[in-house]
Order: sequence, then structure tokens, then C-alpha cells
Amino acid sequence: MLKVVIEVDERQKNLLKEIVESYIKEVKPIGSKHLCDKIHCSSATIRNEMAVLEHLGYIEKNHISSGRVPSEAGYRYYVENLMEPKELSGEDMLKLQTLFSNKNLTVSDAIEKCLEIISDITNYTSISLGEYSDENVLRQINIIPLDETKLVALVCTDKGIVKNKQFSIPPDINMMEVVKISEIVNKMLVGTPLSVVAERLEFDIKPIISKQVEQYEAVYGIFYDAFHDFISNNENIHVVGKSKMLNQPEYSDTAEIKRLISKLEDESEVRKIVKHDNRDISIYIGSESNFDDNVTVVKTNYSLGGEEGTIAIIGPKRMEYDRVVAVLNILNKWLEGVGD
Amino acid sequence: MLKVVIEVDERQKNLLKEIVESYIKEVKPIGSKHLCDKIHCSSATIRNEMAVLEHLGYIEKNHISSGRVPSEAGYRYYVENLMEPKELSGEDMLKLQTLFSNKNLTVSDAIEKCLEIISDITNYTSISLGEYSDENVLRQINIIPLDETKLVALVCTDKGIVKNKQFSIPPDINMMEVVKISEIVNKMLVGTPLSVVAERLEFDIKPIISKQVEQYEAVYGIFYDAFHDFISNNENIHVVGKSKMLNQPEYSDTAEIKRLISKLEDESEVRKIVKHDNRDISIYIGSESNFDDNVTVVKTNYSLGGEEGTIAIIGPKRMEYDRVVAVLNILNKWLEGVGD
DNA sequence: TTTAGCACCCATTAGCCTTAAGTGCTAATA
DNA sequence: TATTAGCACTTAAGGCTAATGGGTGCTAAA
Repeated sequence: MLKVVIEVDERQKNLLKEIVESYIKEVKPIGSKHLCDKIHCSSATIRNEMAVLEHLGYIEKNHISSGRVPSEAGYRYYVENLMEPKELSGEDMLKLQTLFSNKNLTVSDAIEKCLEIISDITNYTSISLGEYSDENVLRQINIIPLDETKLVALVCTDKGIVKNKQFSIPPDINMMEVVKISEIVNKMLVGTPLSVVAERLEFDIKPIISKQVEQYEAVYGIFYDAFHDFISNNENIHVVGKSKMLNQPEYSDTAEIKRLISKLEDESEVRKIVKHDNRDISIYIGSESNFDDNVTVVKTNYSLGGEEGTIAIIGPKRMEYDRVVAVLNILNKWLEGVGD
Repeated sequence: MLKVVIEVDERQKNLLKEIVESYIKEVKPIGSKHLCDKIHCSSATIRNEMAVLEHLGYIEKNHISSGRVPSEAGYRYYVENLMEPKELSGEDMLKLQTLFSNKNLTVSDAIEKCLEIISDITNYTSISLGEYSDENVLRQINIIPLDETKLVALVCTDKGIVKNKQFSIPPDINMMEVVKISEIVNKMLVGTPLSVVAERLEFDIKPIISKQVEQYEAVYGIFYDAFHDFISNNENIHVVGKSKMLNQPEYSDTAEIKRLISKLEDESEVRKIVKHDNRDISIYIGSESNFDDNVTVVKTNYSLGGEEGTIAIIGPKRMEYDRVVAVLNILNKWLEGVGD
């Protein structure tokens, strides 16, 4: 079999670009007549060229006599070769800037605020998944007794990430002993990277506790639980603007809406969207998204105040790619400036 | 004009009950024929009785020859006079029990977990709004330095509610001085009810800081901010199961869904739903809900671990009132047992 | 190589008819 | 007197048909 490599010429590129961009705006199949003005030739010529693009798999028809719609491959070709970078409007920049200028937010709050602004600017749903980075080092552990049987255990890292958990202790354990032990634990573990805290607790701390306290199992359990909770619950997930999906005309039938919104409410599904990858800004179109064939996901990674993770924007396949990429570009620039 | 008080007789009550309950199940207008079996008479008789109920405003027609649908007044009459209490299924009880038995959850987590179970059992959206109760007394304030310019301020109450905030301090302030001051503040304020912390800070602490530190304004600012943040951000709002709305057949058109889901994503709207009221379990039907004419809201108050607030279940007007009330009853009983 | 022209395709809409489910009213019945 | 059977009437919903409009591919001429 003879294999022919068909190259797209300039006019075809231009045509594909127009089709994609028109479709993004109009959300309805694009016919040849509509493009005469833009491409400067007759509808018949455009039809011929369209036939080529269709043959190449960049555009599709819904039925034999309908206008053309970009295929996933078409969108991909568009974002890789045709899309022109876009500047954010002054208004949108301003919104981001106000976020960037606030220095007193916790990481989690900053990220959530960020998602809100992104959703607001783009009109798409935004998601983040972050976890403490390995840079985090134990800064302080603190036991605060509340009454004879209840206490709060606080863990704080040098990056300022704090978690607390409440415990009920058995009545035969002396609260002051727990506090005393906490001071020892504190002294010994401060400066330890989170990744080895569990280990050190087991091998260095446990023997000491067992010498000092009678009910050492129970007391050790508190510290074990507190750290375990801290280390294993280290994922921080946010989804903002779920209802933005509802504004997209392609999700106009209720079954489709239900499917999408329910998925977005299901954390295990959302995790599928936000997975680490090392590229700068990456675009996953339709089936590439690993989440739903009818959406596009655009992701970027962040590293901020001891937390690292991914921010994703999720919208229809006919997403305004240029704007979304512009937003994430700005974000990236800011994160690099702040980061470590 | 002669005023005649029309009383509903037993059969009419029975009829209304059947209409409401059938409509809750079937979600379509109920015709006279369908009720013959239940009421033990002919459709003509039922039609006559229906005419009375309609005249009284308890049921409505969509058009001249359609079956009947309960009106808001009809639902109200139903919940106040006709509804029979229902027992929860063993399965559902079990789900609640597992929550109740977990002692090591923070209040906020317990409430959120609770909402998840409620949403799961009822298939409706559930919401909570809580704030620290006046019982809370300052238990500890803690400054943890992270580096030369950054610190975390922790505030903990005797009920175990903890909040933390990160601060950047100007380079000309000595971190150790802040820590020293924090110890003084701590000693002076421990045991102070939250409601008077702001006051005491201003009048008792400020003068002391001003004597001890040169940049007293800035140092005072940190404590002021930390407490202010704690006291003013004391509202805790959760919305769980927004997509449950989508399962209700009456919300089958996209515009309606959009309206509702968007409202549920808007915190200021959600606040309208959850407002304190002192009745035990209260039901707000349609326009009574102060949120949306097409929903019913059922609320109850809670007081748990230093936080008090309201839990609300929001669903269609043809909500399964008996089940929802049963769930909240169980919840109330548990909360009373645990409470203060 | 481009384009005008034409036959053809099909989703969508409007109009019409039928059916099913309901009503209110009247007159007969228990 | 309360109930019921019977009947004329109403309406939403579903199915069918025809018309419309936006689109196509192909052919032949420019």
C-alpha cells in the first residue's frame, strides 16, 4: 500500500482556525457559506477544502448534509498550531492582582480564592488538588488540654501549615503526663521532615514513652494518630464553580447536566481530573481528559507555601482555549515569583 | 356578607391525605378515579369532595380538566394535621449510629459528616450554618515563628475550636518580642469568654504592650487581627448534595436546574435558607422558605461542642415529609444527649 | 484551480388529528 | 339526602405529514 502524507496548506490551516473559532463562538455546525468572507473564496471552494480537512480527521459532520464541527483532533491541531496567544483584559488582570497582593492568606485559602477568581474570569469550573511538599519540616507539636479527658493535638510545619485534632483519652491516663510527653516529642522531632516523622516516632519516641508512662500504648496512640492524621490527610481538594457548567449551551439536556454535576460532586471522580503531570500548561481534550469525553481540562502545577499540586480548569471542548491559557500563564508567572 | 366557616370532615381529610401522599409518590396530578379504592366511593363523589378542597385552597388544578395537585396550603395542612410519624429503616438508623459513635471528630467535621449521611438517607440537599456559642472561653493563644518575618498565630477555645492565621511582620520587629508578648497575652486572657476578648485586648492588653515594645502598634495589630479573624469568621457553612436536586423529576427543565444549583452555590443565597429560629423542627413550604418558591426547607437547631447553628434539609415541595422529620427527630435526640 | 449550478439530504418546525385522562353537571338511584 | 352513572366538554401529549432552510457533493463551465 502506498502511504501518502498529506500536508495541510496555509489556506486549510486558516480554514480550520476559522471553523474552530467560529464554532467556539456560535456553538452550531459551521457551513461553507459562512466562511466565504473570511477565506475570500466561494463556498464551493471551501466545501472542497472542508472535504480534505474532514478526510484528515480534523472536522466532522453530524449528518450527511450538515455543517462541520471540529473533532478532538481538530481542537488539538488548533491548540498546538493555530491558536494565538491572548492578553487578559485589564479588568481580569486586576482581579488576579488583588489576590496576589494579599500576603496574609493561608495556602489553602489562597488557592481557593484563586479558583474563585479563575472561575469568575473564565466562566468554567476550576479545581485544585494539593498536598504538602517534602520541604515541610515539623515546626511544633502542641497538646492543649481541654478538660480531664479531652485534649486538642496541634501540628504545625515550618511552612505554616497547621492541623488540629481532638482526642478523648481514657480516664486512667493523667493529662499532665500527656502534656509532659508532648514536650519531649516536640523537642525531639522539631526539624524533622514530615516524610520521616512516622518512622522516628516509632523507633525513637516510642521507647522513651514506654519508659516514662505506664499506659504508654494509649499515650503513644495519641501522637501516632495526630501525626498519622496529618500525614495521611494531606490532600486538599477544592472544586469551585460547578454550576458554571450549566451556562454552556452544549450541556442543555438534563441527563447530560446530571451526569456532569454529579461527577463533579464525587471526589473520587474529581481526583481523576487533577493528576500531577510535569508539563507546564497541559491541555486534555475530550477523551484525553480521563474524566469525561465531553469536556476539556487544562492543567498547571503549582508550588506555594509548602504545598504543591495542580490547578485545573474544566469546560466544554469548545473552550475558549486562548483565554484559559492566558489566565494560567499569568498565574504561573505569579507562582514562580512567589515560590520558594 | 355572611361568613361561613367550612370545616373539613373526616372523609375530606382522608382524601387530602391521599392526594398529597399520592402526589409525593407519583409526581403527577391525581385524578378522581385513582382514589376510588382508597376512599371507598365513586369517582363522582370524590370529584365533589375535591371541589370542596379546591374551594378551600388545599388543592389546585393546572388546567380546567386536569387532575389535582396539592397547594402550599394543602401541604401545610398535611404536615400539621394529617402526616403520620414514620420510623427510620434499620439501615438508615445504622448509618446515623456510626456517626454518633465517633468521638474524635472536630465539630465541623462531625456536622459535615452528618450532612452527608442526611443527604444520603433522604436524597435531598442538606445545609448547615454554625457559629461558636457564647460558652466558648479562650483556652490558649500561641505564636509559632516560622522564620524571621513569618509567624502563625493560633487561637484555641476550651471547647476545642482552633483557628490559625499566618502573618508577615515588618523586618524591624523582633520575632522573639512577639513571642514574649504572646505569653503575656496568653496568661492574661485565658479563661476569657470570646465575647469580651476584643474588649479586654483593647483596654487591658494594649497598654501593657505599649510599655514593653517600641513598635507596639504593629505587634498589637497581630493580636488584634488574630482575634478579630477568629471572632468575625466564626460562621461555618456547609452545603452537601447539591446534585440531589437533579434527581427530582420536578426539576426537569434546564432553566429550573440552573436557577436552583446556582442559588445553592451562592453563599449569600444559602444564608437566607439557614436562619436561626427557635422552634424544634420547623417546615417552610415554598414561598415560606424565603429562598425559592419551588422548594421546601426543613430546619432544626443544634448545639454541639461549642458550636451552635441550624441544619436544614432542602428538597421539592412534594418532599417526603414524614421521612425527613423522622431523620431530624433522631438527630435531635442524639444532639440533646450529647449537648453541653 | 475556482466557481456556478443543481440535485439531494435531513433536522426542525408547524399544523393537524387522535388519544387518554381528567373535569363539571345533571339526572337517576339507594 | 347523599351517592353515583352518564355525558359533554377540555386539555396535554403523541404521532403523522408537509414545508422549510441550511447544508452537502458533484459536474461542468470559466
